[in-house]
Amino acid sequence: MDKPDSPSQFAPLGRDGLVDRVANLLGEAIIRGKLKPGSRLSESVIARDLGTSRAPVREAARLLESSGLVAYQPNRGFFVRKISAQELDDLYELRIVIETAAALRVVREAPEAAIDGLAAQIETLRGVSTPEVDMLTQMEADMEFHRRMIAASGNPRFSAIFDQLAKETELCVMVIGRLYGDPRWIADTHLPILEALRARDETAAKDAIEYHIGEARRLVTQQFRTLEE
Amino acid sequence: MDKPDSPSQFAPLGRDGLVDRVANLLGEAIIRGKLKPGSRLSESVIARDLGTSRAPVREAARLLESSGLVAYQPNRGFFVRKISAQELDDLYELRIVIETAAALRVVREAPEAAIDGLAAQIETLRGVSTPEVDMLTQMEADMEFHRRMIAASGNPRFSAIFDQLAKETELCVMVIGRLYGDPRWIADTHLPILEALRARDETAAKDAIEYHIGEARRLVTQQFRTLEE
DNA sequence: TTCATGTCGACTGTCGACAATTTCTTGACA
DNA sequence: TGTCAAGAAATTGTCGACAGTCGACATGAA
Repeated sequence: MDKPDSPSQFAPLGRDGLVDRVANLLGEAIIRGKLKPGSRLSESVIARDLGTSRAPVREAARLLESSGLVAYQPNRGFFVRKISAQELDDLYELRIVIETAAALRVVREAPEAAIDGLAAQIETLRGVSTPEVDMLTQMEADMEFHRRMIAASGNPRFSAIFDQLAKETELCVMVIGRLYGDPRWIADTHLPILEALRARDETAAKDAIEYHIGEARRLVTQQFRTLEE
Repeated sequence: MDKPDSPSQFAPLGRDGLVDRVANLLGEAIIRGKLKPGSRLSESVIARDLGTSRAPVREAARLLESSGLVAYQPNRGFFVRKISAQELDDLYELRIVIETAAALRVVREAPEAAIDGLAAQIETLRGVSTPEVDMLTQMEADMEFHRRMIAASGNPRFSAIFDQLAKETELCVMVIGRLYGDPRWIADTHLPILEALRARDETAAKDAIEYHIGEARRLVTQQFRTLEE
């Protein structure tokens, strides 16, 4: 697909800014549960730990804020976002809306090749869907399927929203500490979605999405509510 | 600490941080067309003009970036976002998705009082829907109806997305320089939505939303494409 | 001319310091 | 013992300065 005549033997040299590196570090730490929801993100200590000044840390925190992982309180600083069961429920409702809309577009106009990519991702997902594999790995394989499906819809707006929702979802599941159901079962409920997309069946796609995400919504929010006391 | 009788309507600026004030100023300037899409937002000159340092300006710009009004290029700075016709089309597609979903929830569970508020807003909209009134005022009255309807859905996520889309929509319409149709007609196409919500008719609500926003989408993107050459 | 290279100016990226605000501590007092 | 206020400590908000990077223009060779 690339390098027709330009033998650019050098990779574009990752010149991520300092801000992006800090943001990735913090984001990872949050999603992996190293930083618990509600805990303070002190600019000073992070800056000292990373050997930078506070300015990049601050910008990174603002970035994470717009990603929904961090909450900002004026004159008080940044905190790892604490998501309520209600917010989680709203989040899943939005996911259903977005993914249903994306699936309809996929049914209508996505090329067959894109759907093949989804099938491959389900295989990947099934491959990691065993109790031995790290939970985060499983969840990310799951999310990757949804990400690809939404990308196949062709509307980058859908993808942008999903990326944010996915991060917050991961955060919540990490808080719960385990997946919301049997890994194998979770992987298999993706199959009806794929079949509906293949068959170009709008109604079936809508139903499959609503069932798949709806079940996750039900199970996750339920477990989440028990944690809230 | 605080004044018990402080007239909060006179001191909204003093309480907001400097960053928010700068962000509002810049956002207004962009939406009002004082800053044309593609033009550079130089941190230095803005800071000098406002009598602050660059730090608050930078943070404000990042805020506007997550609002979609400003684009950021590493090592080059901030620019007023230049929206393509394709992006505008995607934006409207998302608006249809979100507002349809919100309308369904309103039909299902919104209290009657909320719908009354929508009716009142349509009256306000009709009041300003004359050629003499400022275009931005008309558009904001229009957007306010949608904002209230989505707020009535009870899912703050829908509102958050809409607020961003609304700003970008305003930006695009300002670029076009005039409304996309007869003001009176625009105001009146809100009525079927209201009636469907009142009647608690899901299908009618969906159709009314799709027609209303779909027409705007068609007209706006069409006019926008002619500007792109 | 046309392309590559060198130089310059303007801007952003990062920094350390100080001011403003919040939070914690402490001790007086009922 | 509990409450509250004043001060201390810690943290955020803002600032001015300097270094790093990018784009534009000039210079020179093919």
